[in-house]
Amino acid sequence: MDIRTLCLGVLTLHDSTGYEIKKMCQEGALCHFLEASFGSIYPALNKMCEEGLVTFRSESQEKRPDKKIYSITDKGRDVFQKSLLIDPLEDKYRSDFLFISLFAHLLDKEHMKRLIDQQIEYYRQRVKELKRSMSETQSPGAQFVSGFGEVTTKTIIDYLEQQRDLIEQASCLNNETEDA
Amino acid sequence: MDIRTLCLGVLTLHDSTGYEIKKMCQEGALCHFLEASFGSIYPALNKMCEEGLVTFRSESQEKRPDKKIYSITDKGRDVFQKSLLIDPLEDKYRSDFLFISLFAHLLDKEHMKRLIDQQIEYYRQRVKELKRSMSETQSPGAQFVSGFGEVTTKTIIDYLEQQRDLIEQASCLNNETEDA
DNA sequence: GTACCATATATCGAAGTGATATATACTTCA
DNA sequence: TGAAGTATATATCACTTCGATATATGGTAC
Repeated sequence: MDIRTLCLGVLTLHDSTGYEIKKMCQEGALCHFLEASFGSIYPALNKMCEEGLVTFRSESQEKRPDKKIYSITDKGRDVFQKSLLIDPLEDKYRSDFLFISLFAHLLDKEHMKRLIDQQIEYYRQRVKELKRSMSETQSPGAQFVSGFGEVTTKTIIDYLEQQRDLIEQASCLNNETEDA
Repeated sequence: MDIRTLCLGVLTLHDSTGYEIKKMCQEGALCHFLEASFGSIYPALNKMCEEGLVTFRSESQEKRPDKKIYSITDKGRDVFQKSLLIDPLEDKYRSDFLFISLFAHLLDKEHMKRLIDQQIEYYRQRVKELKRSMSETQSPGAQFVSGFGEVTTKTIIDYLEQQRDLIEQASCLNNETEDA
């Protein structure tokens, strides 16, 4: 799924500026699986404008740069509809945290605990965010995606808490053994 | 976490060829969060060789291209150890499937069910793979990472099965209503 | 008052993917 | 029997995308 398709998808939901598309990828119920940078969004919108998949109207703002509000065209909707039918690529989960964890034996136990705590904190924030945005009225698709995010996030938090406790217990046992 | 660090990490576990590093990213317990292409692995190994972080010995094979078996140097270990201490980037989950699901209202109900079934099948394979590789002796770090993969994958399967049933029921109800 | 954040667009170097090339042997299937 | 596909192995290249930076301005936090 390339950035062009991502932009078209957002524009089927409502007109947006490039800036707003980027924000959608960072916050709200969808942030956990969408991603795009300005460096790809703006060129994609410009290119699709030339190709007639989107149009824009400029809105001048006082003391701010002009907004370019993009809308999807009929041609754009056709292209988007077709791209939804392409076989989806495999899901991927990328995690520096898991990579580092693989080498836990090279790290201080306290450092590992701190990493897990950070991770737990981060995922708790995400659950809050998801709950907040799920309470807003959403399409069945968005409900499905948010629900997916919620159950996976909760599972991760449970797993991390449980593993953190195991490390804690192990180090207590170690201390007792050393004391004895 | 860049590809250089990924390669160094693998090489702290055992000497490898570029081809073997790539395979590690595709199968086994680690495949669910590691990723790298040949186009990044080979240049990274070459560069790090120049910089003295890795060395290699050539092994000529009958009727096959020579193997370049890479080993990490002490300097390489130092660099790797330090890169483990860098603050991990946020985890990201990228999914064409979830993106498409967001636009379920634009798709045929049967198409959606087929997509979910494919997804369930794919994750079932992953659980099998994870179980198989977890039974092999592994470091605590690898156990932790595999466990993470297992609980999240199982949660996803449960969620998808449950949602699939809901769609099924909804369409039954629709049919009855239409019949009435 | 100074640093930082939010709004808004845009560009650019660096990193990485996915496809392809090259070479060879084994397996699968019609 | 032969064609297609898979597996081993390295390498390169066009293209996509990221992350940082530039530009402009006002509000907020400390």
